Amino acid sequence: MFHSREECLKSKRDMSDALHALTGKWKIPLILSLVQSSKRFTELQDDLTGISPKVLAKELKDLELNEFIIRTEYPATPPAVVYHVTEHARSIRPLLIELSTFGRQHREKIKDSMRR
Amino acid sequence: MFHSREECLKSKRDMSDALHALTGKWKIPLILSLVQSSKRFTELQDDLTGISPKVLAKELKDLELNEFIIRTEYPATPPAVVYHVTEHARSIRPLLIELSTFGRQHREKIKDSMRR
DNA sequence: TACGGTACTTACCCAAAGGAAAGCGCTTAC
DNA sequence: GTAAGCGCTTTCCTTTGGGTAAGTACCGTA
Repeated sequence: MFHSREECLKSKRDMSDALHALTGKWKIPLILSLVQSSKRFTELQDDLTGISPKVLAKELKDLELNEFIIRTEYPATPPAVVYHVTEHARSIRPLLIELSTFGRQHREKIKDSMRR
Repeated sequence: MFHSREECLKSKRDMSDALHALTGKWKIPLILSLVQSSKRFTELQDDLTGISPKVLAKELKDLELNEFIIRTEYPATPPAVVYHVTEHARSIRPLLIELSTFGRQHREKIKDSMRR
């Protein structure tokens, strides 16, 4: 991987697509929260401390478009809307593991060289 | 991983650190270009078509701070400055592979559901 | 003395991301 | 009939990322 010129170009596109779907302040926290348990709008607002309803609504729409989550409405009063993750979202696990492994290594590295 | 509450919180921090170091339009393309061969400022400008000198200078400083690259000045006329990647930058490879694997899968998934 | 190359910096601009605060349509509870 | 809960939307604002164009300091060459 990343050897031939065209292969590298394709990979760049793949990588930027992946990053595009995952970057932003709330995407990964949202996925992780919904992996642990499906939740309603207000439960997510409580779980992700600091998110505004506007941003939450936008992020949820975005994650739904990217098929990471599914929005289900239950006809009840007061209206009940539950969000839960898809299998596609669960398939992100190995990537998240690499991401956090590297992030940890990276922070250690930077902390180390700060000390000197 | 991602099971207990605190473990999940730590991982979130790790992941956001990793993303922070990698997001942006030019970071990964720059690293990939310098993995293939060390280059000078103008060579990078030519390789990454479309990048402006201002943004290139900023990204290079950023990558240097994050210890992904090293800037070496050779006393010559005209001045010669060469950038090359560190071992730390090379250690990012498994992450990039996961990133492009997921990106490819994701694009297929979305294309698929567009067709219907 | 003017010109060109290298490695940038400076000043200005634009668009997208995200935050704060308020409101809205619906319904049940008091 | 008024308040409160739910799932949002709307408006306004600031911050950040990135683009364009021009300029600068330092030489060496013609």
